[in-house]
Amino acid sequence: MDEYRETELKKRISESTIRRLSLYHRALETVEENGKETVSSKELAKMEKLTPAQVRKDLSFFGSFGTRGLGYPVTDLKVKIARILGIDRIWNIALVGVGNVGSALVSYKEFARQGFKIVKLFDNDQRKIGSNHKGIVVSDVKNIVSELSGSEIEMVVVCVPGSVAQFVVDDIVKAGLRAILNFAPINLKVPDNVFVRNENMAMELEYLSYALVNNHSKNRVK
Amino acid sequence: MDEYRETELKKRISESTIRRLSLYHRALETVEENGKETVSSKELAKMEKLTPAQVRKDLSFFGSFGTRGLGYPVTDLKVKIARILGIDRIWNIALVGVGNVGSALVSYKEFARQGFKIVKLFDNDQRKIGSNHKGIVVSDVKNIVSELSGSEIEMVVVCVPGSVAQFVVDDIVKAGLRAILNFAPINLKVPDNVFVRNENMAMELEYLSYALVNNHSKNRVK
DNA sequence: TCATCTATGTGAAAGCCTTCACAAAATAGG
DNA sequence: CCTATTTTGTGAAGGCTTTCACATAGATGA
Ligand SMILES: NC(=O)c1ccc[n+]([C@@H]2O[C@H](COP(=O)([O-])OP(=O)(O)OC[C@H]3O[C@@H](n4cnc5c(N)ncnc54)[C@H](O)[C@@H]3O)[C@@H](O)[C@H]2O)c1
Ligand SMILES: NC(=O)c1ccc[n+]([C@@H]2O[C@H](COP(=O)([O-])OP(=O)(O)OC[C@H]3O[C@@H](n4cnc5c(N)ncnc54)[C@H](O)[C@@H]3O)[C@@H](O)[C@H]2O)c1
Repeated sequence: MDEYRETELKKRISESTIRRLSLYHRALETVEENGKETVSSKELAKMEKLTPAQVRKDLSFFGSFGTRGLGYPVTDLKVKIARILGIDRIWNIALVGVGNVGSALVSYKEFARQGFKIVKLFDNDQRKIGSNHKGIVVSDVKNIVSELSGSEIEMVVVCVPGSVAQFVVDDIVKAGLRAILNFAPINLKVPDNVFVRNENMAMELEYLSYALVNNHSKNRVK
Repeated sequence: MDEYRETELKKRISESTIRRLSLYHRALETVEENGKETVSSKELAKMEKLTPAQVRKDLSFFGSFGTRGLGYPVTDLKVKIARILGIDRIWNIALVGVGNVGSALVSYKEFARQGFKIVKLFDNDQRKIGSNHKGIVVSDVKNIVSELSGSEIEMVVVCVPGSVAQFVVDDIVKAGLRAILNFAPINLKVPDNVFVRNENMAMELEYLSYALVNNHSKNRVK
């Protein structure tokens, strides 16, 4: 196998491997900025606090991208990982709940540079509906199903209070969307074919609390 | 073994188990609000999309908290998990970088309710230093080492740009602190006895991208 | 051209985590 | 008190992930 193709019969790739691909991609951007043309699994591993074997194994699921004795071609590998992750394109995103968190995300230019473009905002607060955030006019959430259905938008970021997040998500699912990034601290119920990722800061703080209290001595940044 | 004690000789508990304890704690708060006095592993599992066996196994690492034929006493179990996680107390927290993300976190009252109190803010922007955010005056980051050393603060949230995050973290480590929640998209280098947790929203969006492009059909909310 | 060196790609082993399956404990109802 | 029922707690099995270790391929330099 020389390169990864979606059409190939392939075994399921683990979540951890995919998450590490993101890390490799980020590391490769840094290496590229530094003007290096090749990079070894050892160097990549060091940058993201992993093992060289792990790097090689992860990449090997998708093809063989390196040259023995030399390493991996930086730009080439970056492009190939981008293709695997599906980030060699622009994703149009809607954001619901233009509050503290929502506003911070809308202002964040780096997402757009990475191909994640927030193109639509929704809220239910009359004072916010119609107002302009970074060039986007906030829409009324009551029209969310019709405005998302059949649109160019394929992902939604949910930044509403936990008490209403499930209702908002039900509408998103109704509109036929299948990818949700959720900031509300609840477990969303969605059909099996819909993907939800949760940002749960409280959980991370609680993990730190546990680590301090139990005086561990290895921190493994995932 | 009847109850978990820190002093006991115990085998290392996996990161996944600890993260799920946070989920159980959250679920128990909901169950408690609904006035139920006992809850089964089956019910807890359903609430957080896990299996009953997983719930029981996780809890069994710390003791036996349930009653056969009946389930777990809600309030009691909640309190015990809180003790295990070390969230049966107040943690004083400093936040560095009062920008978009930093401001959103400072305004978030829920953290304080959970015992995570942001009590100090740092920035390097002269226009922000001295200004007041939710009753906290922003300090100059150049004094961060002395202000954190020996203080009541034990955790730091880092919300500065990636280009300076490592410098800020070096100072935090110099001040003797050992727990960092990092929002900058870089891999922080810290000594082995310092705990870092990363919030990496780009990584979550990239995972959604991969999932959509590869048309998976199981989403497993961790 | 040849010898040496470096670093990949990958089966196999080891390690870790989850699920299974059931004995045991407790309830509930007569 | 006894039986049927429920649900825990947990060894063992199974499955998944990481690490090991080395044959292999290519680079490099003389
Ligand atoms: N702010 C933080 O630091 C933080 C941290 C962790 C988690 N969270 C979670 O993120 C979410 C947002 O937090 P926040 O601090 O930005 O809250 P916020 O109150 O500032 O913003 C919520 C926004 O959602 C809007 N909204 C409410 N109901 C809605 C509905 N039905 N449809 C559409 N919009 C609706 C509100 O008008 C508001 O603009 C919450 O679930 C919160 O628990 C926030
Ligand atoms: N805004 C988002 O939605 C978002 C999303 C993902 C990740 N992030 C990351 O979170 C971090 C903060 O993002 P943001 O959007 O809030 O940026 P921001 O520019 O709004 O805020 C950064 C703050 O840090 C301060 N700062 C800069 N250098 C400093 C230093 N040396 N010491 C102390 N303070 C310093 C700045 O004055 C500013 O107040 C960045 O690393 C960013 O990549 C942000």
